[in-house]
Amino acid sequence: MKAELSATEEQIKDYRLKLGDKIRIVREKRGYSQEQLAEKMDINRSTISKIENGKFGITVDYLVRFSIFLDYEFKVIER
Amino acid sequence: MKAELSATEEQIKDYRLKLGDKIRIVREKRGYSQEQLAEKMDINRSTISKIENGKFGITVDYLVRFSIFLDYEFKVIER
DNA sequence: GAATTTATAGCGTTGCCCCCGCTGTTAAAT
DNA sequence: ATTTAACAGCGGGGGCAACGCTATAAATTC
Repeated sequence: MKAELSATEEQIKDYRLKLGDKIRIVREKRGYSQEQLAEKMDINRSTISKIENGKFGITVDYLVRFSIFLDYEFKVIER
Repeated sequence: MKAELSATEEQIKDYRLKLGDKIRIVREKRGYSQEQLAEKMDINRSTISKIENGKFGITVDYLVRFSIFLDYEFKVIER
């Protein structure tokens, strides 16, 4: 069975997936593999994979980290 | 004793504080007390207080929630 | 088919966030 | 002055999800 999500929860889930895609796109544009970026950022490679695939909701601290190492300004929320 | 922070950790900490301030400013601009906003967002008031004061790093899911209820587009990181 | 890259799963640790309560400040009002 | 109330700061116990780590396998590219 699938639980109903409120409009807010839908937007949150939606943004999580969009953010993962955005991180992947920018990472590839910068020419990094997940492993290379992970090493630069000093985080675990599996974590990047999970984030890009929206497997869990990351903290803002982590998003700041991506912003620094990818040199990209993320927006919450883009309209 | 005070631990040394890397440049990245400094930026993260810095952004955490700036974000808290920004949330407070926008909240007040919208005319909400912490309690009123907490009720609208269905989260705990003390959580808002702690976030505004940078007591912990929030998840992106929560930042999305603030973005929705304050109708404001947060940037990570603003340069 | 070898090499590289990525997805995913399990388990352990950390810390976000909930919830409650107490304190301190400020303002109103008589 | 003291009450009353609105508002914010702060502390702590507890639950659960983020994230680290390791390993395996799938997908992609050569």
